[in-house]
Amino acid sequence: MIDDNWTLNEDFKNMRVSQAEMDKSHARIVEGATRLFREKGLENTSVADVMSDAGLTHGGFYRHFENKDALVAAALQTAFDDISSNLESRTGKTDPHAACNEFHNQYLSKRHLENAGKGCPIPTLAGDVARGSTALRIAFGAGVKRLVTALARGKSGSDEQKRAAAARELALIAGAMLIARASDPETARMILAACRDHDPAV
Amino acid sequence: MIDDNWTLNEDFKNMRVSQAEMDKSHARIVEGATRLFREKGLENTSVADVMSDAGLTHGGFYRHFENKDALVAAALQTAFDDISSNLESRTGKTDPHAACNEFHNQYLSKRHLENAGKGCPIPTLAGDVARGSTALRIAFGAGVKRLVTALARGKSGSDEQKRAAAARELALIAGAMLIARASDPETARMILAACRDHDPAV
DNA sequence: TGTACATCAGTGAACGCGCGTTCACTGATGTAC
DNA sequence: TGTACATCAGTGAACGCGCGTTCACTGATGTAC
Repeated sequence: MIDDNWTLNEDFKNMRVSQAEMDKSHARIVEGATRLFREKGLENTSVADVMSDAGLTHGGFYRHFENKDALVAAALQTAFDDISSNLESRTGKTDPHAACNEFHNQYLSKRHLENAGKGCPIPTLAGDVARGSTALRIAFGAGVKRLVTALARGKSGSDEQKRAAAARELALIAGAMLIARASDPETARMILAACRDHDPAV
Repeated sequence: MIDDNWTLNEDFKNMRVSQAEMDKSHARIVEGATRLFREKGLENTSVADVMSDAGLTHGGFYRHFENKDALVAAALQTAFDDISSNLESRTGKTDPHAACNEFHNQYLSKRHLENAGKGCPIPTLAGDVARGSTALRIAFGAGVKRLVTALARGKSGSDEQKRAAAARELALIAGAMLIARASDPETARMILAACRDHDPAV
């Protein structure tokens, strides 16, 4: 009667865990950080918060990352990977223009407004990243470029025109969500409604 | 040989200052906070930082504000007042459409990019405000509405269309500056250039 | 395959530090007479 | 206008707290034979 689920760290305390177990811990740490950083911000999320969320204690953190900044970089990468691959798989399946419009409207939805922890890292983390390390801004810029490239598939014109239109669309939707989350509910609805269902020329 | 400038608190230590002097201190505290909060963020700016910037020591802060959150609210109000009255005086003088275009391009300038402390509070403070108190979000929403109203003067169509177009323009420029500040210089330039010199339909 | 042992993932106490806030104190200000 | 005194703006030490990070320790893991 061996239960394979015991590996989901039950009540063992001070023992070395297997490599596979450590990999799972690592994944839980990054996943939790990716959500918590977006929900509460970089400064308001402590290493202890992240480790506790992963079912571990704070001391073990430094077996996984050199310091908090390295975790931030990993979380930022993961958040951009998630949203980019989502968008890329959409534009790969159906008409890119329609796929981007759908993405645009879902981005500006009440669901996204209320679930910052699962959403785009731009409105939630850009402010903190702007005041962070150069390495963080390089990673952020790379994520932005990947999103612009994916969004450009739904635009028309020359490649340069497509990228410029995509950059404008990203600025518009990220700015709208940023403002909506920082405002009272009525103002939030007004901003989101004005930016939804609107792509001509953007 | 009485020097009136001695009132600019020289080296007096533990003495009560006049009402006029206290009003000046209050103004210096709010002005400094308005700049420091935008430069370093709400969490990274301490009460001691603000008081030191105003040429005072941290202990005296509580003669001016009940707590740090009250200072944040005052600073937010001041920052929105500054940018709104600037925009309003522009649209009041010349052709509102041209004034808004000029505002649009100055907003997306290198100068604004590099001077977050003197710039629009949306890219710098919205992320922190989104995680802050309800009172802060109400003040933020009011500031946003005032900016939208001012920007709407440069749009055409029905009042509702004008406000919607203004809301889109604000989301676009605030989002562009937010992304630019969080990115590497090359990506920053790309985003700002794509959003500059572009208003048709927005 | 079995044994002996070095490795190291995770624990929890401890560290130095900066934060928001409080407080006793000082002495010029502002007011009541 | 002059005097006596209560008020209070500003100072700087002190508080409790949470932070990022370090460290001695435990005992299963993984490896060398």
